[in-house]
Amino acid sequence: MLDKTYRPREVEAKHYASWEATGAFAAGRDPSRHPFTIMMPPPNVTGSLHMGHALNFTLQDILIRYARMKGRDSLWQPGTDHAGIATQMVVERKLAEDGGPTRRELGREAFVQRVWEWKKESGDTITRQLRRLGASPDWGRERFTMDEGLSGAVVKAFVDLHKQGLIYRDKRLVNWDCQLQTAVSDLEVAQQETNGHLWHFKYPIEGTENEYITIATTRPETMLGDTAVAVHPDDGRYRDLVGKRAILPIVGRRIPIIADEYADPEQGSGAVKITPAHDFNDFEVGRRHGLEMINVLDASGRLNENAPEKFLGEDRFEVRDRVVGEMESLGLLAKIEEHVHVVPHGDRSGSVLEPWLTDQWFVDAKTLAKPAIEAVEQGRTRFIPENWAKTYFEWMRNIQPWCISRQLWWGHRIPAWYGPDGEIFVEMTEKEAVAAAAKHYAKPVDLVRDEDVLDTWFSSALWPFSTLGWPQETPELARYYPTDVLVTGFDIIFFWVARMMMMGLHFIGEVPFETVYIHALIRDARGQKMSKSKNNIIDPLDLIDKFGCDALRFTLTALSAQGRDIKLAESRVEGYRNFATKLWNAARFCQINGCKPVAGFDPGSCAGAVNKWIVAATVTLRQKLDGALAAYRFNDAAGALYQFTWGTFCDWYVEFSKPVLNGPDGGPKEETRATAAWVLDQLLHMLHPIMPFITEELWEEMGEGRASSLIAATWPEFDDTWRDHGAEAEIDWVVRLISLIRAVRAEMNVPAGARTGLLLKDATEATLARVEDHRDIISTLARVDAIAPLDGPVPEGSVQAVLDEATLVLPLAGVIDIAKEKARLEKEIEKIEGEIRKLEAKLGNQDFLAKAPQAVVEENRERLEEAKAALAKLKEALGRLAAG
RNA sequence: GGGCGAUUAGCUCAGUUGGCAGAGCGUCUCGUUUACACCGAGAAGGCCGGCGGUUCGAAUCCGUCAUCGCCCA
Repeated sequence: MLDKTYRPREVEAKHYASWEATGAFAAGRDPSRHPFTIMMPPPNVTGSLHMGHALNFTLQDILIRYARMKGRDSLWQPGTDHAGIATQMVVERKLAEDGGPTRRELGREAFVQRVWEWKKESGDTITRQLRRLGASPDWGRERFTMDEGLSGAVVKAFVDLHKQGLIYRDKRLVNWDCQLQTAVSDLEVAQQETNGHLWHFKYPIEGTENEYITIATTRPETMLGDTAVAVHPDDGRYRDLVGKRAILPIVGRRIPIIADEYADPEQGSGAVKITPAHDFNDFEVGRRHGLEMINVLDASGRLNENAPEKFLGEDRFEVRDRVVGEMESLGLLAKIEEHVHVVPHGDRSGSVLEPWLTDQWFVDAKTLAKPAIEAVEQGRTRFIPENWAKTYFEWMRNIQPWCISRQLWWGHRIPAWYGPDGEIFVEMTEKEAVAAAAKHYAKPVDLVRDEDVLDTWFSSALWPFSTLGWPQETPELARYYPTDVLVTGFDIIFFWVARMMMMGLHFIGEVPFETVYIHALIRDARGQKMSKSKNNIIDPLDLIDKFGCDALRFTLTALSAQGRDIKLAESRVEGYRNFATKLWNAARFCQINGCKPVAGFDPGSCAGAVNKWIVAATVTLRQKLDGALAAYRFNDAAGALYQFTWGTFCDWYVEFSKPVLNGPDGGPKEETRATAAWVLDQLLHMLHPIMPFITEELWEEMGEGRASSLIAATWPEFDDTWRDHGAEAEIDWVVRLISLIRAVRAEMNVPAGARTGLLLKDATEATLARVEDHRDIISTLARVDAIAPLDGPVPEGSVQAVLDEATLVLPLAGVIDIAKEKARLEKEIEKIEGEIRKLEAKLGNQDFLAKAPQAVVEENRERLEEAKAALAKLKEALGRLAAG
């Protein structure tokens, strides 16, 4: 016998272990089945489960469990990502906390060794947590971006792209993180609006006594690297100065005053200092005018030997103050304004980034993007919701060279070697590089390997095929690529989706996935982003502990439609925990009443209208569910299941079945038992992808000695002929009858326990037959007895209500307040008169009759007829009341 | 500045080709009838952000304004 409440804690671990042990998640067991593949977005190997993961993996798990039950050879490819910067930072911080040596003191090899140890120690936290979420990927195929195979793929991809000219080394300005001392890509830059200052400096004009040109800057320290002053060519104020030189204060360098459209006459003084080595715009100006590039900062953001000696080794922000002070004492500080501007910050370190001139490796993203754009334009990959394609296009069409080298130690080391003269040899192995160099120099030489590693996203971009064994031509690659769907959040469309598209098309020649399903991001109940600093993080594991995994999964599924944000309140999870309990108790009811699955039960052969009705509703549910899941409308799927389980099965079918189940043994009782068990069984199948644990447990409990688990069961196949429309209409009418009586009774304050008679006036034979057929359930659920047709006058003090052609009469003399009943009827009449006015206006409109579809016109006519009939009956009822 | 999006019940949000405005939570009333109080029955609550347009008909399509988000410069 089932307990009164479901206890998730005990059930979850048990079933998960059993699924995993029996290989229920494994793909490739039956080659005759059509494959279905999802690539798991690999979580950070040292990370832990957060709400975003919970949503992301729940949706994937629903799809994969559904596909599995539908008979597809389903591969959900799991794995983790080495997350270069993030992981290196974690380990460095840990070393510092433990009072250990710094990364540099430790040296590269020893440090990387430490990272591996840390990965070993904490790397399965996230995968353990995924198991708690009920995720069912093929764990046997788990990969890691730094494992041997995937590292080989990275090297191969790099070497190939380099030989094809799509990866190149270049000296350019890059976003430099002075704290981490590495370059980062454009995407890793967070622009932050900051309250700063605009300093106006006067630069003396060469060869004059008291003439100056005034420039404004937000970064005074960079003036030490100025190599020009620019003004707009059309700016009359400065026309005479163009071609002259200014003397750069403090430094004493003579720098040209140039005309360039980059200078905005509206901004500041209209003249702008040009520092090509420290500003992206100035870099372009510098190129146009052939200006010198003077880099005054070192890798840590301190002033280098290109700056005046007195600043050497000082931090950029200290120098800022000193430069301003010095300008002031020189009398060259014109003014200081408050100024709001955007300052680039590293999204990992949070420190202010410097545009910095270095040699880095770049991917020619523009070339690779072309086929990736076309693939989406042609619909070979589609985004759902499709609007996200616009975001994808927007970025891809304006794509910039992708800086892929990182001055880190944790990651894939770049397979490039340098000869004594700086000649570059990019090869798969050191041996091949040495050979290539020997050939090039016509003698053996010593090579030095590039120190840098690759951007983590470079290896993630290969994930859809590197995990399947590429560059080997494996059977897995042939079978599972292209994958069916990628499920991810919109925040990594650029970082990851776009890059997988580029790499997949380039190396395999086919799109990596046919569909990209983009889900929302989760925020707290007030719409705030969850973050440690705000202390508003909801830990999915806490919710699982509190409400059960299935409740959390159902919540996330039901909320998944919400545009870009999901505001998650704990009360929602609680509500779906209640739903799980409801399902549990419905099963308990079945169990108590001996509803056990009957072998060979034919749902199409039910005799009872109530049973036919619930069978039809079950068939309808499956149709809705299949439609919703095919369209990735997860909320619709959850909504249909919720509505059926609670609103149809529990609220009505279970109640309807009570008189039969409590009645005498015999055919109807057996049929109801078998039907109830069958419906529950189907429901467990259909709920399983969203709520795997409770359904597996109930499946086990309800059918004694079943051979296999629900996870391995087949998705229900129903026959549409099982839907008996007559029975559906009949029971729907009974539902309306009972609801109407209940509403009227409540409104008239009839005591809940009181039983009344029910008389039917003007009822057709069919209606009377229905009432007769369902006398038991009507009597029980509407708390009426002595149901009978009414031929004579309506008894005094009755409550009356209209249902289709019939008037329901509840004789309640003495119990009810006549005046109140009169008011109630008048209100009803008013409501229906309003409706009639609206319908008459519509049907009186010639344009409507002429232009609206015939079906719509007909529908409105019928509605008007019904309303008029109901109005007449209500008026009669009111008349009788007034007369009495 | 460019792009995307939101505005519907007290709150959080659905509403798929334009055709009777919905759900959950909350609120109120009633109720322990042996599946379930993590429950049952019922109710109240909406000029679908404003204005204009298209249309027989607009929450839905178009324009515009307002407010609020997110992304990219």
